[in-house]
Amino acid sequence: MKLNTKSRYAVMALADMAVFSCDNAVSLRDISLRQGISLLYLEQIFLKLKKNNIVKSVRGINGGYILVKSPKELKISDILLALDQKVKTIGCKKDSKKSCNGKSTKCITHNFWDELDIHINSFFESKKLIDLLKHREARL
Amino acid sequence: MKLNTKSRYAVMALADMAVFSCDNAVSLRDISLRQGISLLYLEQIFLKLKKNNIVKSVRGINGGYILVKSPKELKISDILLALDQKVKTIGCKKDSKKSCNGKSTKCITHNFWDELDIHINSFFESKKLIDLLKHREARL
DNA sequence: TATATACCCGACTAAAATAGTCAAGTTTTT
DNA sequence: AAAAACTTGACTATTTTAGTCGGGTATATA
Ligand code: FES
Ligand code: FES
Repeated sequence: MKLNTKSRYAVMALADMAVFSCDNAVSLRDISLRQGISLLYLEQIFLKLKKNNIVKSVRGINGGYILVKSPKELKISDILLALDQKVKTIGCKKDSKKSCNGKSTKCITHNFWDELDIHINSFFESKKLIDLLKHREARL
Repeated sequence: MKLNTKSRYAVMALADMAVFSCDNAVSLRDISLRQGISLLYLEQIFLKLKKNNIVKSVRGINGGYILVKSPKELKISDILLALDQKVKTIGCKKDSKKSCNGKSTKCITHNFWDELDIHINSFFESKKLIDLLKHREARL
């Protein structure tokens, strides 16, 4: 049960932007250097963030990305959603007719995993980007 | 961010035992049939459960497995632990000197992921096996 | 207007994790 | 003796992950 690096890097990069941007665009190159994330990988990540309206881009020289919402308003759940990182701890789809075991009835544990998903999601919903910056003595 | 099937099946199988055992051993064959889980896979899972003292085995004919603790006392976190399913949402080890990015300082998001882990773990700690059996109308 | 900077985008791939199987046992009850 | 059921390690196909690559396009500035 671990988060993938894409989601992790996305949160990291956006946190970086929140720290360093003074309303002007932050280039991926800078984020890459500061946070030690591959530039090519960041591009892939920001493509999704842009498509999902988490950031907007400024092209050309001195270009980069800008946060659409303020760190105070941007929920972590929004970020994860942008990266298709569904918090679905099991395979069994809520809407699908098929349950996890291929049968038509729900398995004995179904409700429990549902509860778990809700529990985790509510955490991500409750946290905003700005919450990451509270105690940042430990930042590089 | 999903749970692996081993953990899922483990919880499922133990819940099955809690429902069907009347103090006598439950064979993996029966669990396999009732829950639709591969017998061979169950064997692998129960090996770990046994090593971690979640179940004990009774060999020979009419043998099977028995829960060591009562469903009222068996925490879900114990089950997951037995299957090495650490709830460590990121790679960065708490004790290791190395942080997620290979640097010696903790990254900007470190504390947040720690909080997340605690949040999830506390859920698994708070839930007992018996909690899964509450509303089991939906059981097969 | 040349050019460097930086975003854009799809396709590709190596490596790791997962999910599950197989073979060859051992133990115990009937 | 035979059958049921646990024991164990090794093996493998598939999927997912974590990235890379190549070839773009847009724009500020010199
Ligand atoms: S039926 Fe939904 S988790 Fe098994
Ligand atoms: S340093 Fe621990 S998560 Fe990055």
